[in-house]
Amino acid sequence: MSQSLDRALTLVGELATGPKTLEELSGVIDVHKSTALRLLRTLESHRFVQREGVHHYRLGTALFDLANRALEERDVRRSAEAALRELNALTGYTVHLASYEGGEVIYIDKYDSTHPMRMYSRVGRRAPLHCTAVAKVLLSDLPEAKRREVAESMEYPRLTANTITDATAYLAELERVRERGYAMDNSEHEDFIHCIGAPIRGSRGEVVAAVSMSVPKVMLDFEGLLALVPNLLATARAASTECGYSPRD
Amino acid sequence: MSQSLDRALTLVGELATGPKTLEELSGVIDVHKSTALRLLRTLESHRFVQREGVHHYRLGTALFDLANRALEERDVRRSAEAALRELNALTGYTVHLASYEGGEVIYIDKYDSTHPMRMYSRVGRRAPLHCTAVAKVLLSDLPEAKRREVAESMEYPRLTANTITDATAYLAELERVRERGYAMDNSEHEDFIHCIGAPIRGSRGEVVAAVSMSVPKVMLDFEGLLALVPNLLATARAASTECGYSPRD
DNA sequence: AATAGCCGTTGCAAAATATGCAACGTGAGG
DNA sequence: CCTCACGTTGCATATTTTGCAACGGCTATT
Repeated sequence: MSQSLDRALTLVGELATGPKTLEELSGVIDVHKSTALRLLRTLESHRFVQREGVHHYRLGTALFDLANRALEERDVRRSAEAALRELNALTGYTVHLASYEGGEVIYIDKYDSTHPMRMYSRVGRRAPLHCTAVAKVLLSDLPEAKRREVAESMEYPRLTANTITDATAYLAELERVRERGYAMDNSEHEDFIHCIGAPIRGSRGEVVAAVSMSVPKVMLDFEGLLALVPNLLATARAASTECGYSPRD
Repeated sequence: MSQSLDRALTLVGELATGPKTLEELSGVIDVHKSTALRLLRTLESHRFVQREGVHHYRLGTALFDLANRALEERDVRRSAEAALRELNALTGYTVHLASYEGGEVIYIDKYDSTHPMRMYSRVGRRAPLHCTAVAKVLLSDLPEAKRREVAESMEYPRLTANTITDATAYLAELERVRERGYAMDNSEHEDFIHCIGAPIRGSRGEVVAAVSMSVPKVMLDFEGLLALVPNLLATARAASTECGYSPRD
């Protein structure tokens, strides 16, 4: 491990909580302010941070470039785009693409609904593990021991009356996802929205991403949503094919 | 300047061009692979990079978090949101918010058109300086010496038949922007789209951001677009007020 | 199935950088 | 105009970073 680098990246993380002065930042990593200044100067030269006025530092514009590049490098985005765009055009509902990376589920693409509606999700953001359809799809494909380990280390904050709130119930739900081949978010994440999700597989059959479709309950009841499962599965199959998956049966 | 940190950030920048092996990365910064490995291990622990299989590194998910936080820290986004959303709802056209940071113009917010249309712009991306309405608004407010310096150091790639392609013409255009109080992109950036932009001012009258509205030529001709200037200026005024600007007259 | 090659990984002595310090400069507020 | 707070600088010292040689693992070829 590199101590200087560790300190500098800690500074960047600290600036994620808002602009800070040199003094504050040197306190965070417990070094002399002249040391902190040198680190900030180097971060600034790479545009990871920038000066805001005379006294404050804040996050810099390189982060936008890098985040965009990080998204574009997720090949499954490109492979899945046509299929997801078509599902969005066909149904008019919000379609998400998410992947499981470093123990988190990240939205890596999103096609907005043509109906006016506000949703929490945003590309680059994490999806809660315990209550979203994409997370259930992704976690259900983990090897059983790993799945159990992850389920037991997760937190289960109740977000709606339907939220799953313990590991045992969650693991049972993941088992149902495995059996059915798709997942449901029965207003577990947001009260007024329900959602279905399905796996996108790679060349060796492994789940490389999840696609989901989210619908406001006022626009479609649960039965109506389930009627769209075949469309979702067809989309997931099409995207899987683009990712090199060929099913054996 | 911190050499280790500089090397590590160079690695991150290199990974913006695609996944790389340890060997490739150590070559980029001209150090022994054990040194590169140590830097990558530290970057990985902060989730700036992640391992992809056994042999490749790629950009990590911390970049999504940081980019999102970097956006949220731009206060003008929040201050301007209501006004920009209203303009978008009223007209149905794409509305952008951009700021001038570190010598670049960055889109920091965007409200998509309700009509189906594809645009280059994306939040977090840079806007070309020579041919977009937001860039003209932002650069026109620079002190004259600085404006001239920037105009003379810029490049002017021709993107359409209408693109401005030299500094002299560009400075004249910025002068017109200053006089009129708003900017126009007369299909200089994209052939089928034209665009108007206006300044959002801060408490001391300085331009802190630019708002723009982009319209396909097939939907509205140039005269029709100019007829929307009063709406745009009203939006810019409302947003400026939220940013602490009070005009003296 | 075994071997070779390639690439990632490790521990440690030597090389090199990072660090803290004291003093200075600047800007803002009283 | 003075004082205080915070950013900035140059340099000797302290500490980390570095490269090296050897090892381990994985994949491909024989």
